[in-house]
Amino acid sequence: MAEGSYHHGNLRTALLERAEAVLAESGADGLSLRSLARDLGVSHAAPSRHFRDRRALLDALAVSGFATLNGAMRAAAEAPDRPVTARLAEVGRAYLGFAVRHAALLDLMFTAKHAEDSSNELCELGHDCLEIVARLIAEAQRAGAVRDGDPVRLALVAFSATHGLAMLAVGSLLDDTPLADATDLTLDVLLAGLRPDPAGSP
Amino acid sequence: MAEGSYHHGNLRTALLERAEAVLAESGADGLSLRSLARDLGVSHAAPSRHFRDRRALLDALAVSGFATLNGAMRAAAEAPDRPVTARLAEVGRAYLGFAVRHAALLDLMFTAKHAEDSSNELCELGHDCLEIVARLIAEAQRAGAVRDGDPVRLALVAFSATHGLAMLAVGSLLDDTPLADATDLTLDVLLAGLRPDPAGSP
DNA sequence: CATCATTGTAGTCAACGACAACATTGGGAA
DNA sequence: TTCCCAATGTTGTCGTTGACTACAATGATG
Repeated sequence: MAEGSYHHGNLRTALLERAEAVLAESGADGLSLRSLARDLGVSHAAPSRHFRDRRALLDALAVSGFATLNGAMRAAAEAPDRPVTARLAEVGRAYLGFAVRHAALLDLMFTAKHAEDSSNELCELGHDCLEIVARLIAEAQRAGAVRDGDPVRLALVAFSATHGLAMLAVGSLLDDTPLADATDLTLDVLLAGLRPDPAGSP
Repeated sequence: MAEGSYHHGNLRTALLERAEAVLAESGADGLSLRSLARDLGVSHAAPSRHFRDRRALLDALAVSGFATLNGAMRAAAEAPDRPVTARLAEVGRAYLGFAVRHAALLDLMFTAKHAEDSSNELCELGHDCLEIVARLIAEAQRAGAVRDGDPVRLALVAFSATHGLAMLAVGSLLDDTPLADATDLTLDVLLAGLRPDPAGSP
């Protein structure tokens, strides 16, 4: 692939990489296909060969974001030699770590305004994300660390708490409370709330 | 104000009303100043007399959204003749009710991409929102229904859980779980997690 | 009645997304 | 090998938008 070659050679990947950088520093609204093309030294219509429209590019970014996020969460969930509640907390920390590092991307991933095409794929990835938590909850139930109930719904609760905190942190609604403190407290309240009722449950 | 009068008479209000409707049915991205002007039968530059730019209009919408939301939450928080934990739950339900009825608006309110001008006002309104919860938490602490700790930080936790659930609901990540069920479970876990440790706390 | 700030209008510009027609390239079929 | 064609990139264009400027109508205030 010579210097001034007609074909870029790897435009799709290059677009995604550059797009992620722009997304991080200018948000989704500031991301234009034309400026992306300029940045990469290709013509303004070149991106359309790889992404049908703007949404398709954004959706592709979201998909790759889920790959990263789910990977990080899985790693935290499967950490060896740690009690299940500790791993549950670690998954939450992994989520929050991703959220603060990729704020705009997270927004893209969970704020549903996707094209119908990749909507299915994104939905599925979102469910994978939830399922990681659900599996861990189920394991914690077997270990007696979490109350009875549908693990999927309990995972939804755990996910909500974490996701909500992430959104607040990203939206700078925490001001004087350090994120680390808010994280600790949230996870503590959450795990306490999930614990089986010590009085027994007839 | 005659029919074909030069001055609209109430353009600012009309813009906000129409904008809220468009926002609800097309989202923030589908809201254009020019189409708004067309809808109201004024020239394309008329809106600029009332909103410096697009962001300013969106911010104004967010401000009015906070007025509604905070009002609903305050009403729930001050319901007479109800125990404090029940009112805490009602505030959560009020929040979720607002969220599902005004999904796009909530997004606008909490996803921080505001103009520097109204940023302060919006921040303050967000804090008011949190403070409603914090006050209630403090009251619940006095009643022995919530563990010790900074009420503001505990409110942050409660807010996170509710906000997160709202975001998931709006993003249709709940699929088969009815929102009402998810709400009940979330509030139950949350209130359980906030309860003082029954084993005593030396 | 004159003045003038407020509010709306008309015109313009650059940027963008989308689309269509055309050019270049390289790999596989004949 | 040669030819063809699908993939990929380019140029040109259209309609829409946000933002800006200069100008016009209005009505309240003095």
